[in-house]
Amino acid sequence: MTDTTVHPKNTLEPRRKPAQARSRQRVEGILDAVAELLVERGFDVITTRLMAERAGIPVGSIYQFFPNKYAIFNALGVRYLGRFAQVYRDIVTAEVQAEPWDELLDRAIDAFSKVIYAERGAVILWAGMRNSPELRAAEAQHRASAVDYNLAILDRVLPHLEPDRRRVIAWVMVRVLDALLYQASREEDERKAQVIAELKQLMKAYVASHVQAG
Amino acid sequence: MTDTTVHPKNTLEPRRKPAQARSRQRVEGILDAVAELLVERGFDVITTRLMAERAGIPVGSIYQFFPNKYAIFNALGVRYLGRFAQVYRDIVTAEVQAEPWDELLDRAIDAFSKVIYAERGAVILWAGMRNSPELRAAEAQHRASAVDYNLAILDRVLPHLEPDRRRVIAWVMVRVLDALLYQASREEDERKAQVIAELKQLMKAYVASHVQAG
Amino acid sequence: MTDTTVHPKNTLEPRRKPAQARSRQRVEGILDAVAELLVERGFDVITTRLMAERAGIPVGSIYQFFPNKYAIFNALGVRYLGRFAQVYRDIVTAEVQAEPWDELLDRAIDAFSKVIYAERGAVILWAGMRNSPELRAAEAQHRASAVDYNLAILDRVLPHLEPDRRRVIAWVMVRVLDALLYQASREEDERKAQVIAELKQLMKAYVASHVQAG
Amino acid sequence: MTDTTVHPKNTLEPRRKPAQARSRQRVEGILDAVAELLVERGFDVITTRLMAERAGIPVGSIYQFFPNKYAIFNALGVRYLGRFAQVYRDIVTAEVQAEPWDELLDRAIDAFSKVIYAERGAVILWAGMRNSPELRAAEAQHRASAVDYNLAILDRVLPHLEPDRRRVIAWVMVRVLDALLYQASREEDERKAQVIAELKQLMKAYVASHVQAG
DNA sequence: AATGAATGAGTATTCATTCAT
DNA sequence: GATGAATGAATACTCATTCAT
Repeated sequence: MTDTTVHPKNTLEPRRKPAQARSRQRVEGILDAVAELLVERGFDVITTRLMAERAGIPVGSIYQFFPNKYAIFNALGVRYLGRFAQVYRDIVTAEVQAEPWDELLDRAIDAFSKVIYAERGAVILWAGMRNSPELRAAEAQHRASAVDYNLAILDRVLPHLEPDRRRVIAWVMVRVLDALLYQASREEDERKAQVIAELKQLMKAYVASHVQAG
Repeated sequence: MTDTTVHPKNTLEPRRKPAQARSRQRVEGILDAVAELLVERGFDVITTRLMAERAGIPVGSIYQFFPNKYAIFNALGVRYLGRFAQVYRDIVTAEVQAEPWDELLDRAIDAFSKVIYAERGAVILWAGMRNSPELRAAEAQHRASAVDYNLAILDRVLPHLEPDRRRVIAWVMVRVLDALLYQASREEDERKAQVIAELKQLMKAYVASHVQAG
Repeated sequence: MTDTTVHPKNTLEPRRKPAQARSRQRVEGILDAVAELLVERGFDVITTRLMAERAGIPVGSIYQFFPNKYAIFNALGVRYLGRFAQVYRDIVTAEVQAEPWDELLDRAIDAFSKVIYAERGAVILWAGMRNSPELRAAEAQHRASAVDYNLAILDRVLPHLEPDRRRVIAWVMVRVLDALLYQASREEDERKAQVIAELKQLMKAYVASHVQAG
Repeated sequence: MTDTTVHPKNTLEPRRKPAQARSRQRVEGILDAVAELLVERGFDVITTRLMAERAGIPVGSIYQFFPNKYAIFNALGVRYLGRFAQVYRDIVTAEVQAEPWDELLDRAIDAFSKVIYAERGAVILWAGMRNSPELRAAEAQHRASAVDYNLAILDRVLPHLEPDRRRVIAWVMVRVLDALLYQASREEDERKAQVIAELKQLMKAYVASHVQAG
């Protein structure tokens, strides 16, 4: 007899899956707006009113798709995650199974950087989520996903290590990648290239130290 | 004649150097309070009223020493920076000039970690500053200082490299250190130890790759 | 020729009498839903969306039968009023014309209580209406109707009094009944019985004082 | 080490007792404003903005004295309660211990009515509180206080009854008084007088029925 | 006729900073 | 100098009603 239709207010899940093209477009529009604002203004400064204005819709409409402000950020994070998932899939499913691991790593870092530079809001978003009590757990999940993707690569490169050990290494790599690309994504191109080069050297040196140790 | 220069409201600089012991004590009390609150509550949630209450002083008094809320965070960052400076000085000025570079690196990482774990507010503060438009620039400066300290070590370890190159490497190292220790500082001891171990392996592998390349 | 008169938006009257069985069913469904929600959630907290969801119809449909939210509450009040009318009719039209007045009063109170306990939304609704500027007048009308029903009884019991005087007495009785049963309807059975007993004693003492005075 | 100074947000208690004359005046001003608005507009329609405007202060100031909107209503209820307490004290402490009980009752009803008519917001407030989930419990407490005052009278009039029984009777009397005076307080003077007269007759008949029964 | 997404004014509450005492 | 009450713009979120489909 109690009402189960009411959507819980505290969840980060979307209120309803937008089925119609028009709705899907609106949701994407909101996420696009937030992505822009993250780069232009920064995480802390984004208000629901700002989101709506930038997306060109009334505030009320936001709440038809999302139960609260945090769910919007979460949804954007999930969208970013999808982009990265695609990249990882492309890298791993490549038929080049025989490829040397260091070249694989180079390719992965290049592909990854490309996404980070294309989606400049991503690192800003995740940094903001890490700072927000309401979103900290969600950020951890997103990061865990990234670690999983990374593991798919490490499994091939460091097959001789314990799975647990590999997971720690994957975790370290994800953090390092994210940290170095965070600021790099805001710098000029020359500096960016420098950072990427160092990143590759660092990653390869690190992985190599585990390859040899095995 | 008293100082009648109007203090700019937007600066992050303290309003005046507290000369008297009582004042200095008050300023330190404020920073202590903020440090506690960062760990207990998080950056976003700290209000000036909360700071004052925790410090046991009236809100108004805060504004005798600081022109605005951001200047307080900045001052705490500077204080943290001083702690790290001391650590670096201890490491570098040690008479152990002949020490092998990998042992030096281990020592540095251990010492650095100790400070991070002792001053648990530091990484939280800098992460928060990075997210705040008003404090982003200040955080960059603090980071630049950390890079400078790090350079003092690298100068000895990688003397054959161009200064600019060394600076990039130092920058990378600082970012990596901070990123890995940020979350680690919130984990249990076993995990902490794991991360420190990986951090050392990563750092040494990375620096070694530059030593050999030289 | 179809009815093209514009329906006033501010009225509490239904938009149209539902002629078809399906429509009548829908209207009843809405009122049932509101009755449930009054008990479960309370007057203040009921929204049109909630009504529609509970009734299993789209919000828009509500506005085919009612011009606004208040008209729905009003309609439910009218429906409750019908229930009470029936009870009064049963009591008064009973062939037991010779019944002593105090027994008649006992019967009336028992019957009345039964309805109040069966339709637990009624007192909640009227209390809510009294608090709402838009519905205050409607509540007064409903109450006036209740007074009219009551008068039918008093006419027989206190025939010697002026009609105006009887009306005041009936008004007093209705208020007292409602007031005592409002909270009682939310209490446990033992307490309910106590209140009913006191109610009867009070009512009979009051009416008796008028009988003797006459 | 946790902060105990922070005032809980959900309590109905005032945030701080206004010690200085100026503050006390402000708090009284807020309560006066709400009392006026209750009569002019009704309970449901009062917003914090409206309160502040009527009191001639900024919204923020309200929150220096009260943790939330409900605490304001509660405080006003307590203030009203104080007025009634005074009246009861005057009645009971009168040296006229030998006064016949029916005259005592008349005096009590007269005095009580006077307060209700002077403080026309009181019954409106309590009716509103009864409808509000957040204030229902507080209203019950206020009512319990009123019952206690009433008991002091009944103890003298019906000493032969069980205390529990007396409490039920007192409860009934309070409800009846409140119910009859609620609407009466909004009517013209002639009608008011009529209601008071009936109220006295009803009360005396009711109490008498208990006196004789004993 | 039937639908339910769209609207945007309106709600309670917070908080950095000031300034009269 | 020291205090802490005063300020009011700004925040996330709701909801009765409409109207394009």
